[in-house]
Amino acid sequence: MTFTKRTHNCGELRTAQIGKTVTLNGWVDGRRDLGGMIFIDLRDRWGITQVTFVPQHNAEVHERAHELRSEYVLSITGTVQGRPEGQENKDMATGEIEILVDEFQILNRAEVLPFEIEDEVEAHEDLRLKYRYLDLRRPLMQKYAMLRSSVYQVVHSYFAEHDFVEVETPTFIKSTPEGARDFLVPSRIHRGKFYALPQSPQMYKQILMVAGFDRYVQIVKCFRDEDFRADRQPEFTQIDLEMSFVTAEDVYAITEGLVARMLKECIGYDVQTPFLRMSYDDAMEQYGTDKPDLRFDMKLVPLNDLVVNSGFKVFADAAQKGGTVTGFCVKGKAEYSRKQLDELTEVAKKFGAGGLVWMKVEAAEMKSPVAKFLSPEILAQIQSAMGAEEGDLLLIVADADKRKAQKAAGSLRLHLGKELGLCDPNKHALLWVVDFPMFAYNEEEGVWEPEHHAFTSPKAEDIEKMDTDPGAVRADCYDFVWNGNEAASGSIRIHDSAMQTKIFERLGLSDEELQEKFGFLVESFKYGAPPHGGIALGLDRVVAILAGLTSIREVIAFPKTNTALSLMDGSPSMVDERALKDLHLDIRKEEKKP
RNA sequence: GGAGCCGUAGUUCAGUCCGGUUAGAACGCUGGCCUGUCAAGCCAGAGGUCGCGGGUUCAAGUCCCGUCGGCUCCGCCA
Repeated sequence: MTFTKRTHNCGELRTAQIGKTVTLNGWVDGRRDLGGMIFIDLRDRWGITQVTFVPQHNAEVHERAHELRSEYVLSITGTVQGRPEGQENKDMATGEIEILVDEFQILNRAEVLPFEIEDEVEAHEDLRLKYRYLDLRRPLMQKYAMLRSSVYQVVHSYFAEHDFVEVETPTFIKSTPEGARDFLVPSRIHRGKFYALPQSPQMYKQILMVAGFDRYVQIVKCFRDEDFRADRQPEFTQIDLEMSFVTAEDVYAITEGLVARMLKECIGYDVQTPFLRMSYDDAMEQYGTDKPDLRFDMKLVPLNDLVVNSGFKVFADAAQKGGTVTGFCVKGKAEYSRKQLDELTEVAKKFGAGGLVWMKVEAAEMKSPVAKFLSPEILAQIQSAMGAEEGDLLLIVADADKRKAQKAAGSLRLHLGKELGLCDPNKHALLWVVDFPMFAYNEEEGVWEPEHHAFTSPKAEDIEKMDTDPGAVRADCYDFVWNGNEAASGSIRIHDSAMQTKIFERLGLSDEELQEKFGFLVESFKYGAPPHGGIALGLDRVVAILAGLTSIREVIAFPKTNTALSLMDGSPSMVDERALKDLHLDIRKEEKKP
């Protein structure tokens, strides 16, 4: 097809170009056909320009323009002219000019669309996913894509400046037993064997450190076959990095520099470094989560000391049995109705609480279903400890399992924070959560197992407690938390083959399994592995946060649904019997439900 | 694996609790009028497998059972 190529894009013409003959290519964003006069908004990636058809200028062209419809693809040629006095559109970047059309060509026609191309989209997400090419025509979606692209640019330039090497690691790798479920790829050449898609390039980047690359970075696709959420997709992108001869401090510094730069260059936000640091224990105690959202306060206040001897069994038992009684103060919400409080109780139960105790701070007294079980002195102490004033609502959870109570209270805090709109949407709260426990006790197996991936080093000063007091050993790992999202996670790695073997043994791996699964890594450590550590940022989450979104699907061009379907192309799909045969696979008949 | 919400015109929804005339609205679409619109306006019109399957009933968008799909959450995600 021959057509007249554009001389300008649809977002750049201003009064300076008045009088020039120009050609624009683009889509019909809308039309206003006044009969004697036709206005078309022509759209491309850069903006919208109004083009005008009038019969006295060119009667034949004006007549043909009646046919134009939404999303037709056009090439139009005409003269830039200033709009008449009072007809300027201040809401448009190009609103002071318009194109008086001399000639136009329809490059393609469009059927009526399933939904309109506009930022305030009304269509349900499944429809948007099926017609993703239309969804992505929306300027807002293109803005998100461009934001993402600007993040790539920052990553590449920042790490180049800091002397990192970009290396691509394989997509078909060995399946390993622990961690998330792997996506598997059957081998045609090796009957009955499978590759796995990487959950992260963890072992490869460590091998690159052994190889002496010193500083590695990669923007890389990772795959995890677990259940999906607004912030979790089967395939997602990491900014993966690793450095040699470093401590956690060096990883913090390089990450903080990157994040500050992304905030500055991508959305013009200034942030102070270094970021706040908080221990895992403090995060759990004050926020009931290992990824606290610090955009609003409403901290949890442990009440154990106040209630341990209170005589109120629910509180006293929890405190005495090593659990906790904890809660927070909701400012000005003593007005909540019984119905609202019942609903909050249901929410708390969903988050694992056995129940929810509420107290309303009223002028004369504390009003609560449990007030009669607690002395006025203790009630006053609770009010004081929680910083409550008249008109406030206190919400309290108790459980003999400390973490369970904290998590329930923390989840409820977050739920209310969102519901009450306590987050300042223009604020970014960034922090490191550190000092995670190295091991967690597995009640069923009766053993201490690593909490983090098997390559995480214990903190040097805690190594001596490995055998005597595993519960007290802290891991040399760190999470970077951004507005309540786990935006990055990393650690200083084990670089000693004996220590690595010891940790694998903790996982219950036999020597044979160890050799089979991780032998190459352990072996590499025998040939001069430098101390090293790194981190991986979830790029999709980072872009979503920068865009002020909660769903990463909005910043992924072609995302999958919660059930891992691609509604546009219909994957996954059945394959030919022939293809299965090549892969030595049979599909088992569905097992009958009992 | 579990819980909640949702599925009705091209789209977003109302109607479902309490079964009953021809299933409505807005936007979009089609046609007409219209020379300064920019959410154009005015007039007229077309448009429905009520997600799918089964059941109850004289009668089902509405009640029951099953199933498919979407979203949110719990579990899961080293």
